[in-house]
Amino acid sequence: MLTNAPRGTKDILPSEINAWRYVEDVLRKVCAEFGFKEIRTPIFEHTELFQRGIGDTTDVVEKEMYTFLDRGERSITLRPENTASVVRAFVEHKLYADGQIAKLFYIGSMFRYDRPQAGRYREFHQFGIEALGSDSPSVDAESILLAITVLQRLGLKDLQLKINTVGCPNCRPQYRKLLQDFFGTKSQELCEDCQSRLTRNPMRILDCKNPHCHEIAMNAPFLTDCLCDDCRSHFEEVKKLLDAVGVHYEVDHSLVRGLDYYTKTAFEVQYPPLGAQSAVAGGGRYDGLVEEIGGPATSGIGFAMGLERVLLASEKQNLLPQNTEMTDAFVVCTNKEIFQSAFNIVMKLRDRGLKVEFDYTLGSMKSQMKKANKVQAKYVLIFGDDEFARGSVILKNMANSEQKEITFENIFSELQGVEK
RNA sequence: GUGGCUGUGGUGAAGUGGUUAACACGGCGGAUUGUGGCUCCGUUACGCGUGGGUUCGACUCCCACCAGCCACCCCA
Repeated sequence: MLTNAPRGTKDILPSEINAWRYVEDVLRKVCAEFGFKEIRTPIFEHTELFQRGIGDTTDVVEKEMYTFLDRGERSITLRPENTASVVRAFVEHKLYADGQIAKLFYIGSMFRYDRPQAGRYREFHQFGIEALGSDSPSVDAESILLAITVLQRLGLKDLQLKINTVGCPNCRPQYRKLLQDFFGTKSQELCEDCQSRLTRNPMRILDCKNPHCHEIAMNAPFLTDCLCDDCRSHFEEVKKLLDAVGVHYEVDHSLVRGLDYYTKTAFEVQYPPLGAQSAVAGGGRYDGLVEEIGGPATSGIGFAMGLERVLLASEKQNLLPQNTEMTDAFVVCTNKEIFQSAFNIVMKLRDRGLKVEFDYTLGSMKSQMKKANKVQAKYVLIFGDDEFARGSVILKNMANSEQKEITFENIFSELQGVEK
């Protein structure tokens, strides 16, 4: 118990950290290119923020949140996603005040009480963006392309981009009604979940995985047939822009996002080899959310990307960098007295930016050399009795085994530039 | 939350109801004098996820729990 991380959590070990940093670097680079700025919001928020923001009939809010009372009797929830928080911060700090669109991105831990599986954790990491303050379809296209660019930049292949529109408060109610009428006549054929969805959220029936429900849903009316002019032209414009840059996508009418705040554009990027956890990124427009949370009516769009899944996919495709950290110099000493002088030189070399290590146990020279080899030292500085007496050390190049005796003063000039 | 599979040292793993739990990698030590990478030798699990139970005796059988994985579900 004490020696096990809680279920669904995971340590990221030094041997894995390079992969994470590599991915994060790509994200930050692409965000900079697209003009998105980083924002960091609290790990926990008032529970109500998520209930209002995400929707309290959603699965996430109903059964997946880490909610608890703090010592001041406030109901607190570990963020299950970051959009609500970013919107909250946007409103709280009046980031709309400059009249410009706010383009924000985040990277961080999210928490959902799910049953763990590969690619699905209770604490997981998301990268995401939110663009607040514009209802232009070009922002939709840009957001989608940002996700695609990141994944392409990582070198991922075989990704599928699916897009859809889920309507807006003007047209969705009619569609909802239409769906309820359609499924209502066949309600006893639907699975249990869908029967309850019928009244609560009939659009979710469209992406039910139950084969029979799926079959029935095939003949359901399309939202695209009920869209208001605004939603229709918006969607057309988004598609045109994606076409303009030659991105492949598939319009998937069954693509319905699981969070209530979505309007108009919805999209998802999948990497099928990940199995049940193939959704690598997903998002959409949420034009009503800012107002819902108490801010001025403001359009918004964003997406989130699951970093564990991106890492998993990258690993499958062998795209992750190897750990190639080398030690610039390893200091070997023949005895404790000499080590005191050597230690001083170790510190001076480090001050000059070199990666320097030595053997804490001061074992035999052979074992010290082995350690030097293990940390992939480029050079070894051997402080031997005889040389030390002469005020010099041996500098050995580990790559070609060449070695020479140099004076203490020359150590710094000899090792100049090896860290590069 | 539901169903299924799995759980042996740092790692990958073999193993049988009954003396000292293979093997490989890794680690540590060594192979004449102060020097690594190759080779060779030695050494390295008081314990077989945890806790109970069955048994003369269990790592091997049973139960519970915990954890991982797969599917469902959900979503990133």
